[in-house]
Amino acid sequence: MNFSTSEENYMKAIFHLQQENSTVTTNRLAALLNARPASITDMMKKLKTKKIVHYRPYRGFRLTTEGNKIALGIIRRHRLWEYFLSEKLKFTWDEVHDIAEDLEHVSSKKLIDKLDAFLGYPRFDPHGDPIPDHQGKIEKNRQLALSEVPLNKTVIVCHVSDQSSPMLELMKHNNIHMGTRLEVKKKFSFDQSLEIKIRQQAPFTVSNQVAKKISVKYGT
Amino acid sequence: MNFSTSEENYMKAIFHLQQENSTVTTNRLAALLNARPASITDMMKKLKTKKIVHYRPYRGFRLTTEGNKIALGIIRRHRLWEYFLSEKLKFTWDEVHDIAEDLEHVSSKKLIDKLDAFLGYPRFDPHGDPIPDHQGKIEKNRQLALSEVPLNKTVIVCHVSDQSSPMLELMKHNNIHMGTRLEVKKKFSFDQSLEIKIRQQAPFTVSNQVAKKISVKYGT
DNA sequence: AAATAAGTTTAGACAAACCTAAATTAATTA
DNA sequence: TAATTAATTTAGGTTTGTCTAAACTTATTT
Repeated sequence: MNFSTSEENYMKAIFHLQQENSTVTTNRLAALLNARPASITDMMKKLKTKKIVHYRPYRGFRLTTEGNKIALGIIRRHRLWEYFLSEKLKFTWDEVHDIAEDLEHVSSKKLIDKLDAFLGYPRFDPHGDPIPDHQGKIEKNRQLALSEVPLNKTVIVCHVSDQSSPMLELMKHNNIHMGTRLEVKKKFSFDQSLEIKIRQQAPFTVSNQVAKKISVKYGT
Repeated sequence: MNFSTSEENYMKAIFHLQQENSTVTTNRLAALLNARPASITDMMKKLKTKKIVHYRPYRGFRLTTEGNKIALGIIRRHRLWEYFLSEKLKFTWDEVHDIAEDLEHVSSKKLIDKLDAFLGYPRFDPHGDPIPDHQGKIEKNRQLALSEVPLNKTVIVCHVSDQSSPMLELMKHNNIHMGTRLEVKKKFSFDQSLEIKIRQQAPFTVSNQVAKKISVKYGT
């Protein structure tokens, strides 16, 4: 079956909300999609008849097995394009999301598989999110928050949950981006701040609050 | 201003029809776009208020200067994506059109300019059609029909006007594609057929009819 | 267990982009 | 030039995806 851009955006949004909670509500989806609750209800009825979501009025909804598969396909497209934009076209990692948002709806399977091959089958996008393979399989990236990292272990920045400007500012200022390798040198117990060291740079400190928003994985 | 996918398709179609004739009619556009004449009229009214076309009922229409500029931008996107698909993703040149048809509507200027740079500022797409530059300027490709080529001059295949299956068949069979370098060795006056030689291949003949449909340009 | 608040759905409208069928205009021919 | 034909436009309808405002459920308080 073939889906409209709008339907695809709904599926993707439900998928993301489901990561946290198993059942998704009208209002939460409306907030995420910048739409009115009434519009959500309309679309849920439609997606229900298409067997994409389980839905009973007033009881929230979740993707069916089929819906999940389709959502993973959309996310695959999104993340491969993000990787392309960042790696090949040299966009900065904060610019890629919006453009990928459009490109992801071009739905030729062959295009995406060839793009995947051209990019060398990357497993993570520039934000550190895993890219589903052509069967929709996702590699779990054992991530942990920077705030949880043991001292003197080299870790790689692979996700930032807060994309607000102050956060981006702070990252840029300290030269942190996707793929940055760093170590936690000290943990100050009085205010829980961390001293961070990036190779060949002066150390600096970040608050625990900020460190919670930066995910890393082990690596050299 | 921002345009819908549909508006963009209309502009592009008018642009193409204008290449032959200066003024375009409802029926011709309807045929090209696979739409009903009534739909064309609706859209022309809309594009007129947006100052994209000159239009007086029953008198046909043509793009305004502004409309022309926009159309060139769309064609630029289309042809850059075609080039990308063929050159980087290794699609065959007959597969690229339909996919580019979708990609062309992703309208970030920055995306297209970066893509252009990534591709090395190509000047012709895989069908041999010129790619407008970032200002909309088109390089005129001094093309001529294969049937007009002087003997023993190396030329490069850069356009095929007939995309029917028999033609594609014939091209494939003789190993002719975009960019193929060849020479005309003999012209048989009794039936006007041509003997063609591609480097490191046995010579073969093609009829004058076929040779008229293959455009080439000079080059080594 | 009512009453209230919060969340959700229904009813009805609207714009975009199509369509069909009927009416109109322009072009052609007798 | 009047009649016929071909092309175009108008009128009105459909689908998709959105919206607002009102009605209805469910959850939470008192």
